[in-house]
Amino acid sequence: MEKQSIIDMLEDHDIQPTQQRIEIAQILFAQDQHLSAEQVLNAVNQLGATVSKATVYNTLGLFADKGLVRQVIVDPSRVFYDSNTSEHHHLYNSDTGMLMDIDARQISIQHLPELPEGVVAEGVDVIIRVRSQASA
Amino acid sequence: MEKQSIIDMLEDHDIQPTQQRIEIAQILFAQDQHLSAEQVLNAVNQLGATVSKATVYNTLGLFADKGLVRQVIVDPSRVFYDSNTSEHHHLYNSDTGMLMDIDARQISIQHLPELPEGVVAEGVDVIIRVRSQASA
DNA sequence: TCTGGAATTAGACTGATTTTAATTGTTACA
DNA sequence: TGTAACAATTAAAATCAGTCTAATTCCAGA
Repeated sequence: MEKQSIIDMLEDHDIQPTQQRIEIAQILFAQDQHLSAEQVLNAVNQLGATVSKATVYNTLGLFADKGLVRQVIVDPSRVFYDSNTSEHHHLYNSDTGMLMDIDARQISIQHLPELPEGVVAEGVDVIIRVRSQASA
Repeated sequence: MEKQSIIDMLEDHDIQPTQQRIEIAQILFAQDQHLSAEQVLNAVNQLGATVSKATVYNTLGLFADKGLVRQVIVDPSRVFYDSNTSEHHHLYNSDTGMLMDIDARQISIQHLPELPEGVVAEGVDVIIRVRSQASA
């Protein structure tokens, strides 16, 4: 992805395009993928660049707040950040850790219940949990 | 719940009914609820009983493996154990931490996609994420 | 050029969960 | 019934993702 379009994307989302944020965005948006904070940290620092752990966490949190990425909570041990923000759901293999997108059109949810008072919907996550055949 | 029926329930699920497991089960199955490991630890030790932290974690893991409780992964910071094993989904308020059951009949999922090769379905989780109105 | 706020940083810290290594129960069979 | 073998429990240490702190660096705008 072009550096300039990354900068535009950040600005469009009210995010100051700093050096570190640009580098992190370049990793994330190279393709649709699911990365943990640690994976982003490693990937960023692979290229000689140096971005601190704190900044990676801050940035991923900021990107999530601003709607650039989506947190995926499927594994108790770490959060994934999903650079595909189109509507979709997930399939998660807890044996291998493999996380796959499922197009939203493949699953239709018929009727959602009424929400409790004083509460606003944020979104609906659907997670199909699978295991590798061999395992218990 | 009767102590004897707890023991029966454990044995039905191939779990040796030890003193500690019985106490933990009595807490969990007093009602349909969502408890974190720490909440179980506190509740168990409230009654003068003493069950170690390691045993609480071991036991909750074992109960989950054997299908007595269900892990609910909605919050990156801790796992909840759900003593309601009937088919249902969840509504989670990330501001308050409140977790509510939603009867499975209230949500209908039309067609699930085909699974990848060599993989077995474990279940489908639907999580409706909400926030308290005031908050961002 | 100067200044205040925003961003970044290293490193300490937290808190949930896991591991370790030792002890205590339990079971089954001689 | 005694006891060997194994399962369960334990306290304490270790781990590890994520957060916080306090200091430094970076800018944007005047």
